[in-house]
Amino acid sequence: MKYDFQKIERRWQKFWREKKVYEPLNMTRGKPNLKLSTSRQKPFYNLMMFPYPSAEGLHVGNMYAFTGGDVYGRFKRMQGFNVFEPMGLDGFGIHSENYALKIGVHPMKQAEISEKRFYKQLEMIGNGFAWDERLETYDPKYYRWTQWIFVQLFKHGLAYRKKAPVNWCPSCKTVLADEQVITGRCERCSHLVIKKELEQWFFKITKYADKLLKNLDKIDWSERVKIAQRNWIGRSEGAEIEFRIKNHESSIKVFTTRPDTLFGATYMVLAPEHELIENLESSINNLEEVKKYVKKAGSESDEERIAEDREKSGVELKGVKAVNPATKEEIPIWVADYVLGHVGTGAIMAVPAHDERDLEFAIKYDLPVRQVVEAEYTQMTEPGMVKKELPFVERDGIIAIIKHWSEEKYIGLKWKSVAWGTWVTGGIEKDQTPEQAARAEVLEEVGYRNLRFVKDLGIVHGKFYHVPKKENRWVHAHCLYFELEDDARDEVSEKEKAIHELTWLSKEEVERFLTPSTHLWAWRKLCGELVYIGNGYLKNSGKFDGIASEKAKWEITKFVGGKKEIHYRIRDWLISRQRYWGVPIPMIYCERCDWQPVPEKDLPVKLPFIKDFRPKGKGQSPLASEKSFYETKCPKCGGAARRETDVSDTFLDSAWYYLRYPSTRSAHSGQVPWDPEITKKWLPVDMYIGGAEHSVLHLLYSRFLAMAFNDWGLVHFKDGEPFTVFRAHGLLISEGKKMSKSKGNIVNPDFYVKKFGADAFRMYLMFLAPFEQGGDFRDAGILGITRFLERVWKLFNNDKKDKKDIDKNLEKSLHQSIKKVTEDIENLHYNTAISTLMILLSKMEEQGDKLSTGIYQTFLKLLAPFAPHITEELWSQLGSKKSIHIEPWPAYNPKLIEEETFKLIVQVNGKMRDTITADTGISQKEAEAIALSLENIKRHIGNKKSKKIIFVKDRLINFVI
RNA sequence: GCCCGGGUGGCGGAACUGGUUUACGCAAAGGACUUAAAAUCCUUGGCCCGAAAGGGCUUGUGGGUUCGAAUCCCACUCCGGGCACCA
Repeated sequence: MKYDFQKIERRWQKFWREKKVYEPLNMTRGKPNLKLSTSRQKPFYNLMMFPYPSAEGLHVGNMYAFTGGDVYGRFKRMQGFNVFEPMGLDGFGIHSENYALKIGVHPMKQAEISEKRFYKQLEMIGNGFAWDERLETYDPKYYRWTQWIFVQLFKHGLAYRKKAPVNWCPSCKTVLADEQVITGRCERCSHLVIKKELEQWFFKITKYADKLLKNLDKIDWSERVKIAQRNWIGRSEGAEIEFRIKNHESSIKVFTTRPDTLFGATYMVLAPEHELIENLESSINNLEEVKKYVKKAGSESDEERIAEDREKSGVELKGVKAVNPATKEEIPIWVADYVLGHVGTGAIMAVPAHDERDLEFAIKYDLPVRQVVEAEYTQMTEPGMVKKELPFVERDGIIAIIKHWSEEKYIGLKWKSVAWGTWVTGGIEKDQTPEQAARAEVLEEVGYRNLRFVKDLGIVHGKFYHVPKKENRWVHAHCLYFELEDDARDEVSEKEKAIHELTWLSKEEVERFLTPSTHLWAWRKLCGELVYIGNGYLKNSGKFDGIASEKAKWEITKFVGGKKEIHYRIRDWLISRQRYWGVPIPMIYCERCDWQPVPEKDLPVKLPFIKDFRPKGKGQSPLASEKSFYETKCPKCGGAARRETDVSDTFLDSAWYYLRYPSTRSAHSGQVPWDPEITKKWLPVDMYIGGAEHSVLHLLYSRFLAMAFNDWGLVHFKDGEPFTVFRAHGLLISEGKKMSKSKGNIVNPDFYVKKFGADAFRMYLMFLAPFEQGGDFRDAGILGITRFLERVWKLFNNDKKDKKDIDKNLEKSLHQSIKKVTEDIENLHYNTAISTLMILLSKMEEQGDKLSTGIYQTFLKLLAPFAPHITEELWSQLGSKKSIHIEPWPAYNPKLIEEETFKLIVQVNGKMRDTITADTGISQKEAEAIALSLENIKRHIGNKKSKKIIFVKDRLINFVI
């Protein structure tokens, strides 16, 4: 009989659906309620991130993720857990809307089409989903509760409106949360994001910043995701210090992580949006200039602000001075856009000697630089300790140098990728010209560091500038630009050779190469080298001189009356979107009563069908043009009022879906968002599998909401955490590259499923590489799996099954395989589990005609999570009426795994010289005797005596001579 | 720049707690079956020297610790990902 996977797969998918094999409820009495199903079985909530229905249908990446999750779910089910593995669609949002826009279909229509297609595809891959509990976020029955959650957040003071500069995507025509801005670009469309001043709804995620951070230590999550969250939350410890303004009642508050450098604060900077600028207006002499700068900074797009080759700029507030609370010096106040309004207090104390950015600014505007942290002492604090020299000591000299340098006097070298080097110290020998000295030095440096890459080394035309440092010594700073020829990879062994090959480039060539951005970039490098940001010991700091900087931090804070503060990088979650395809924000604005939530009984606020759903781009949702939608009455006073027309971020939909799944069919699903009784049994989620790309989006938002729900008594999770275990799967790439349409390497899953079958496709995906690492999809590889499945089919159809219970010859391999496969699946090492099964199959084939039913059964069970259809088919052929997927997982007998013999490695001086088969548990004496009788060993040892013999039990013996 | 991963045959990847590097699979070569091809089955294989026995080298590079290092430590380098004027 031929292995007809199409027929088999279709048949069993139908069977599973009809018999509701994967509905946890059916494992008891078939009652349509998850409440009743858990009395005798252990519930196991196996969750995977639901997909956004997108343009091309289900992506292989989705399939990869779901299959990985499903293998685990099936494994747990067979281990006797009552597994709940739901699936749904995250259908709202810009992603789906943009697709609808692109093809010119209304998103409501498109949702219906996508839904069908997605569910069909999802069934086709044969995952054990609990179909009865599926949900779609655009279903009013679902989003009613999304709105309800919004209202609760508002009532608890966690949802608020505020006017703030927000991220605006000009292409998607909506605002975005910080988390959705990826390196200055929109997460969805990659368009550059600009800043816009708008009044928007926010969720106070910052209230939970500390808990979100601390709980990370308590949960079993992929470490890389935890790290990403830690970085995103960005806790920093520092001090808040107030700087008085001379002859003025207001003061400037700054947050700094380095209060120990306070004595080095030589000026202050306010962000252009800082409110103090307005307050100080009357005292500012150059108000015009300042206003102009502020206006310019405000109007500038982020594109300009982010630009890499942007030089720092600013304007001094002339006529006002701040007082450094430590030194009592009067220091200038500047306004500059390198200080961001939303970070810290929007103002900084600038310490140019110990902050790269401040130094860059100070050099440009000729502001004083004072070094206050001197050096690092070597570990010991005992007397006689050694002091390390700081690379930059002669500040005045350096400024002078940089000034020269910034007048574009430099030397350069011809290299490939632009590299750089700076030399601040050095000297000129008596009879050397400065050029010769510099050239020698360059060669020394270049030769020393990079000589092996230099073939065609040429010194660019240039001049060297020197600043007298000491008598007959010179300091010269050069910024060097290298360019290495493409083919110049050959190593040059001798420095002399390099010297010999020196050639001068023409001035034109140099100038073409030295663009302003190269220039600035090198300047920053130089600043970076000059600044000392490490810890050390204080100097120029009055009575704090000599104190370790770590210690000085809090002493100085205390001294100036500042206070210790914890600062988080994370900002509140911007929730409103000026788009159509989302959950309408359930709020009403009344001129008399201010913002009022829609009464809970009136929920949901249904998203109306409107013809023109295109984003308008004026900071308003298309709903704002629908009178019938926004005209309403104030729930408080009954007067005329206006609905909020923005919709909420899609990430709100997905931040709580896991709570809804088990309750979708509860008798109370219409009265409560989640049934408390069911929730108590099934949650938190036992295993959550998804992509690491959601590290700081979905996963952080979900945790935040769960914590709030916990505080309100709506859920009772341990530590308020919704996902006990989370594992991030790796990225599936194709032909060594990230999949993308432009590269033309998109893998179409439907094609493979059709051609090779779902089982083969699933198994191949799992076999590629470790699941958590991600893998490289190569067409040809799937043939190996197809062959494997064909062989399985053939073996099971050879009709030579024996009734006897065990095959003695295979018993050991079988039990070893059970152990290995069990452990591998538990650790998501699916690739090695599959290879174990391949080895086992080969051994079974070798046995040929005398296999027992027992071994067939066990093999099928081990294979079942990976290839659910073929195993189900063969299982039924073995005479069972019950699904294999609810059969108990095989156990192994530890006694049967032990080997009687092993290969003893015989080494001489740590090199393997021979191996012998020895009985397990052999003693050192016996091993020595056997080993020494080996010809090859005798030869290597000769007549020398072993100094030492290393014996590792059941592993090796090593003679050291 | 900072923070994470990672570097092992022609390729995807194995390797327990430091103990035979290259399991399993792909691709390749040779053979069997076939008129032929496909499919299937069998055999081979890190690199270098050697007829073989055997020896030398080999897990990005250079050092170190160790009887012994892919694995631990230090420095460097390359690739992938994330964050980025966060005070």
